[in-house]
Amino acid sequence: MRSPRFAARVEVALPVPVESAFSYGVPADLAAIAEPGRRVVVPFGARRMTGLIVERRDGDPGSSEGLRTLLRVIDTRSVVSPEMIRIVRDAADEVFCPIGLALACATPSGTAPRTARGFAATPRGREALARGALRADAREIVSFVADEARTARAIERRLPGSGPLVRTLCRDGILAATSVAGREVRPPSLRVVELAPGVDGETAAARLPRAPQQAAVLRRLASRGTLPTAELGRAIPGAGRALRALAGKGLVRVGRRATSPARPNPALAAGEETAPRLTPHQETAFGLVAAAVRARRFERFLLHGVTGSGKTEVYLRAAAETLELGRQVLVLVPEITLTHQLVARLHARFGEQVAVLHSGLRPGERLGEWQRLLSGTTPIAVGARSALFAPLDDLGLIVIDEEHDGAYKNEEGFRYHARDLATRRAAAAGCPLVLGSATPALETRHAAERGELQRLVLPHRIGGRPLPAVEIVDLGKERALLPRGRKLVLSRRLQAALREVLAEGGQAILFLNRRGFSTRIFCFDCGHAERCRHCDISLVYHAAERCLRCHYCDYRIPPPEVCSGCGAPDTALLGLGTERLEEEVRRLFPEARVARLDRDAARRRGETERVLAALRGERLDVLIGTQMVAKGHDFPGVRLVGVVAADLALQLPDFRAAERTFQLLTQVAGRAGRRSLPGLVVVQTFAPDHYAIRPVRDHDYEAFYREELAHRAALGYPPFGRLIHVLVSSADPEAALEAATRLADRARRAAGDGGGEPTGIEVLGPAPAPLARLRDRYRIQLLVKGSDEKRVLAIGRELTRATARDDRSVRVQVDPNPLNML
DNA sequence: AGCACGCCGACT
DNA sequence: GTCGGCGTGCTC
Repeated sequence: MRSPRFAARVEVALPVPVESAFSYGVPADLAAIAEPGRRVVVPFGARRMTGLIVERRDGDPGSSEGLRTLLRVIDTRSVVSPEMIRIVRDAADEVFCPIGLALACATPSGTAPRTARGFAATPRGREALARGALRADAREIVSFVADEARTARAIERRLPGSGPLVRTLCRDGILAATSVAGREVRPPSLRVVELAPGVDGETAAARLPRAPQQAAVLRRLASRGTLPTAELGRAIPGAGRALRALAGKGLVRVGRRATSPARPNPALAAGEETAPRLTPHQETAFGLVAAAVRARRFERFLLHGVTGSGKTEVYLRAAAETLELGRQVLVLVPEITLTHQLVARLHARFGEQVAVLHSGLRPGERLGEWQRLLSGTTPIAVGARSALFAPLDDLGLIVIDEEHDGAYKNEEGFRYHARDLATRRAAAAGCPLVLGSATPALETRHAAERGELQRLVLPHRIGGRPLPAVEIVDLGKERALLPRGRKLVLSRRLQAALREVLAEGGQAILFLNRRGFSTRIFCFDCGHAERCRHCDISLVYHAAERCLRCHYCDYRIPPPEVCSGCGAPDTALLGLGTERLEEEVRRLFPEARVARLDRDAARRRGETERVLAALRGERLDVLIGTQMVAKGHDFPGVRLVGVVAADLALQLPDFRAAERTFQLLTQVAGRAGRRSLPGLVVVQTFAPDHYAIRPVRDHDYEAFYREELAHRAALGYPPFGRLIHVLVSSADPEAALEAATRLADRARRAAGDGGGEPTGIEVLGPAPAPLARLRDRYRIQLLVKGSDEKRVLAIGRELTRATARDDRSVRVQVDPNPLNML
């Protein structure tokens, strides 16, 4: 056999859990296009895979022996820049993630080639072909699909009438049904809509009083002319349905045009929203950020502003400044559906210059947004953490809003933190990074103290509005006053406050971080609580569905008639969830318009938007909700916020529990009193003097920060050292324990434990994880902790390596930056 | 991760 | 006799 002569060789990162990239030979016909940053199809073992070229080497003779051949280059241009490849490679290395898996995150699935069903030659088929063991007609087919799978249609086109033979060859194991890497997906053309000729939008809208959405669409078209349907959809919920109706009536025309909005045009840069005046504090903050923008200087800022202090306006001004330089802006938000207010303001200010990237997009839509950015026509990208990989080649500003939010950490596969990756991108691009929050992550605040980033403070709400008054109610005392057996849901203080606000026509939010009706089905006879069959957790009773549910694996059973432990009929529903809270509020305030927003309610399409719009439009008196209501929405009519059980998050076995509690309470309290009327927050808690709860009363972030910092220092937790979390899981409890014990021994040996001088590195565990069984897998955890960051990380790396070739039934996750240890 | 190879039990 | 279970080893 002749060894093939290759024009070059390329290193290809493939989405497999193998540390390195793989080398392939580039045949002459692909030599001109096989460039780094493009996706390629390569043979990999018995299959074909799509990967990304990360490196190319020309003129490397001799070593091409044994290389396999690059089959196809998908992209006609680089979709991941060399700079991004470098950043991802460095970041992946630091979190012990194989490069291919990490880069797979950087190329969103929407850009993956479309796959179709087709046929390829099996190894046996290729061998038969080489031996010449096939009939002429079979030979033609097999050689056609020998090194690239083809769709049935493609085979039929090339060799008419071959269908039956293809099926026979499949049965004989010569061919196999497989997926075919498709052509590059083209960006969808933009659907645009305009008023039909001769239609006057205003007049037509006035004739449709019963169809407010249709009327809204008509008015918008009347004022703005031709619009992309996507933009209409963002501005008017339910625009799609309205459009179809209007098209049916012949009032509007829907057409297509290619996606190529013009280069950023300064005249267009001002959208329909005009910029408000800045407060002096905003002015100072903006001035410092703008100076860094103009100087094209990498610098990190912590924009530390209380709720309602106008952080967004600072972002928008800085973004406008960046566009003026001709550079691009990246804005990250924790979760697009919950923070769509910031997105809406970006749209209002910058119009079509904004691309939105998030996981809710369909592949075609996502690709469309991606291509708009790649082509350089759209200078602003906004999205959730994966938007970090947005293809912007001349980044002039990065903003991370609500930077303390846990959603910025990817918790599987490539376990990156958006803050870290954003820092790398900003450093590489030479641009400022602005981290905004009312409750900065402890690490961020501490980094500011050390001078690693500049802290810009917005201490007051805009418009001279006061922060809400916060009252803390001690539930222990309150319960003592209650007759025995009576359930305590709303304290007298919270009830009175609710009554008063409702009487005055104000709105209230009740926050409870736990969905369902009741969280434990408890037997008074034997003390047994109904538990999940697959997880080590109590089942939650959901009244709406009349079933018990596991919140981790979604196991469901009907409510038992009698205790499943002892058969006694006397079971009680303990623990309060949002469903029961809703019931209680409706009972106490029968005239109030009440709605509930949690993950269960939000399952209904559009429900979240509907409820939030109702609250904003003051068509709702009381909103009951979980985390979902805590995030940065503005509800001008909300005067009262009630926190029903403030210490729920405090009880979690996690060193960040206090931090998360303080952040959550401060954020939710910030929903109160956005208008000129003062707001009130009532916090119900069994731990009124806890340092995560007490300072909420005085909006005293610094007091919380100092105390928490002291705790962290005393215990050697971040930011005073590095912590590595190792989670070992297996369906077999003994296998999990055994593997964890082996890893712990290894870690201890590496830490130099048990003899010699103390190293300051602690290995804790193996111990059952806080959730000791999840989806039928037993979980054992290990913590490595120490102030010598390098040495701790070296141990983490060693454990990752030791893990790679372990027992298959055992899964090991090593996280060198654990945020959430449940 | 996926896929082949390989070595042991219940069926045409 | 083979179909198929999943243990383990490798993929440029």
